[in-house]
Amino acid sequence: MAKNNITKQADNFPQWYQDVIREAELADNSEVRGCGIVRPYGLKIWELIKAELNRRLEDDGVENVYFPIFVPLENLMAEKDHVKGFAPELAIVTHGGGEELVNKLAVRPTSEAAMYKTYARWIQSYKDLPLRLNQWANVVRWEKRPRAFLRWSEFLWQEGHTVFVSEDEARLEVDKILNIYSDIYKFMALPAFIGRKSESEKFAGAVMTKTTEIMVKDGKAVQGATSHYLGTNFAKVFDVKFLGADGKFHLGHQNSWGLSWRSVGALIMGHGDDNGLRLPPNVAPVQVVIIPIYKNDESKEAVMLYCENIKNDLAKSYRVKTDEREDLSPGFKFNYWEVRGVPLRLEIGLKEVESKSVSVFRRDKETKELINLSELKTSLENLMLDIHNNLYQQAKDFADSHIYRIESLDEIDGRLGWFEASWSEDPESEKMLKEKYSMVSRVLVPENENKAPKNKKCFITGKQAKHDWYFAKSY
RNA sequence: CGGGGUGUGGCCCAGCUCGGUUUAAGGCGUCUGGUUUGGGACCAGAAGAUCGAGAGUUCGAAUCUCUCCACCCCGACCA
Repeated sequence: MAKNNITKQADNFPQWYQDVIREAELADNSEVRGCGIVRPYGLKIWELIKAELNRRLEDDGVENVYFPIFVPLENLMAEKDHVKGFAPELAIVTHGGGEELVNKLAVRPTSEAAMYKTYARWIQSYKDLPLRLNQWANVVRWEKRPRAFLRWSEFLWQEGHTVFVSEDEARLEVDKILNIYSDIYKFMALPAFIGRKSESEKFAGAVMTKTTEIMVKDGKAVQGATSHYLGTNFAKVFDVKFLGADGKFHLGHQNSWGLSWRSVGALIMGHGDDNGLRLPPNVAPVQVVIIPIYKNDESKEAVMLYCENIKNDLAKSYRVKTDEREDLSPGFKFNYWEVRGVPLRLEIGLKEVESKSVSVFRRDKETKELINLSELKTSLENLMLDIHNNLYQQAKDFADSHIYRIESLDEIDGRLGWFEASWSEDPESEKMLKEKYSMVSRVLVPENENKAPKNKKCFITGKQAKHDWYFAKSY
């Protein structure tokens, strides 16, 4: 059995999370409070997620763009709700070039206020619409309570900012993007609960927010990505208007939507176990690791040659690495790559060379089988698929079996998971829920949006309930 | 911003209550040499620390006092 320096999930989940990040070399603490250093292995995971999402967005006709990291403070102050939401967590630049700035700059916490004044210049006619741009950027939010990947003060994300002629078009895009996000989580073998956010949980300045919520292994919720309909709120403030076919000026209907490297946090907490990371093949920096095992120089030569041939062959289809480090025992290497969540490990010694086979270990189930060299390629193909599906199914079964239906507040207890309840959607009641139970509404899924609540009475207020919502503690 | 905790070689940490056999201990890691290698190998040797910072008390401070700083955890704020 593997020994490691990782706290058991059941003993202390936050400690487990930090241990995995350290042991798998995903990230390191920075000397800057609340910021993290993402190490190559961790960054590669993000880059794989990023590549897939970027491909999906470009396929959908979105173009990439880049705006400056600084936003004139006065721009940021323009939209009333937006300011209220972000003012407390701004980093502000007061000096530049050795002199005090007359017009202070904010480091962008998000780029609505950075981009839309420019959008106003670019958009003249309805023929300029829709405008659909995306930027991959870093943003800064001076969070009170940082957490690795999930809430560092600086984080990488993509933010899409789009403008449409009509509300209908804009709202259609909200769902389209939401589905892309949901697919990205499926790509990571994580099932997402998609749907609408409550009034108090929606984005500062938005008319409506839709979200992808992930349940992770301690039963909390991670907001995986959000897609907002901004209405004409920002258009009014930044003068994003266009001349319509009717010869009159109209305000643009805008959306913004984002997915950050917080998704890496969801991935760690959604799949990881007591032995460390478990990565689905799609986002594994190393999909197959080859461990050569030899006893002396002659066996070494034969084994290494055999490994080399297999590696070259597999490298056409997979991210493969041979662990050629000398003086490290096979056992050490096994554990090393297990902690890092590599989906498949090939163990190759004289035994395999002589029988023209390979021992294949899969990380998700921790099982090993001997596979003939002639069948290796098809076996790996199937295994990769099976690992992905198994991880997805495990996460799905976990989520589905940890949602508890409740009818009143008294039923809220320390159970690990989410609660489903019929709710009046009254903001005051949500505030109370948060204060007393540190729990908030997470999402109204489409199945529940289009039907009557199971209970007519709100589980908090006893008044008329509107829909069945999910409630949970969240990161 | 409230509550709690922790700062000692690259990492984990003992020592602090009760100041002096401590030349600051141990484990991991690193380096050198050798033997090893199918589930975190072993032996021998070596390097590596202004004990978070400053001030004070004292013959003497990692240890006591004061001030400051940093980080972590639990909340409130949020992606």
